Amino acid sequence: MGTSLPSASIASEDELLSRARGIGGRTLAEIAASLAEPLPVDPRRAKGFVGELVERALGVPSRTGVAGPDVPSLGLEIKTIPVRRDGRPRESTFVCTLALGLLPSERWDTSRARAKLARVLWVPIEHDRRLAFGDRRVGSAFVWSPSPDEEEALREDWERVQHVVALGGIASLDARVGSILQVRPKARDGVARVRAAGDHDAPVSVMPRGFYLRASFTRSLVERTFPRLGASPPRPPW
DNA sequence: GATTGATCATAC
DNA sequence: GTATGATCAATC
Repeated sequence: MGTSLPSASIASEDELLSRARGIGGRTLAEIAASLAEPLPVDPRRAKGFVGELVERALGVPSRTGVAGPDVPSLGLEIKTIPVRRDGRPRESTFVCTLALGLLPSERWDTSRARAKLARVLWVPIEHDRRLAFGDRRVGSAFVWSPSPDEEEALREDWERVQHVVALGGIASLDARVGSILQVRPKARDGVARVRAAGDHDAPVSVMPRGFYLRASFTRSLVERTFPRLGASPPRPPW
């Protein structure tokens, strides 16, 4: 009770969803102010700010440097998703990095990707280029788990990619690969490199890659959750 | 506008 | 270097 939020564990998924719904309609500036946190001077240089702000607002402890879902006890991952006024996602969603080792190190069933995507609390964030950063509003949060078909599609994409990597074909993988889970660079800058299996017997040095959910896929999740978004004129709340 | 490739910040 | 959190920016 009181003003403190649970820190050791989250009571339940319902409570977390309720908290997320509780900040629906609020602007980033309002939420930041309530947490006594300043807004970034240059949002372009604070790409992770929104996600971290929302996690703090929900009372989810930060787990810096630790892999896995945000709330391990619930197997729940929290993702903010930038959407236009009509609800369409403006960006893809980062999932996790690729395992680029010389030998296969993961199976889909126990992969980091599957663990994170097993259950996700999506928190839509209004993202209109005409809107000041602090004026962006939080949308209506919702929880998602992959349907059997979605799970199968994710598995197929993931296994195809990891198979290519294991065969030393990382160089042939780009963002066009994968129906809903794609591969894109994920690095500090353009000079970042990591050792990966090569196409013959020699390791190669390549840019680190990550798995991302295509925006076309997350769009389908939003549209399923908010069917009326298809109507015109589109307008919040989502 | 959608997609792909590149990049920014922070903790460890 | 790895992990977390993503969005920017060039190109199609």
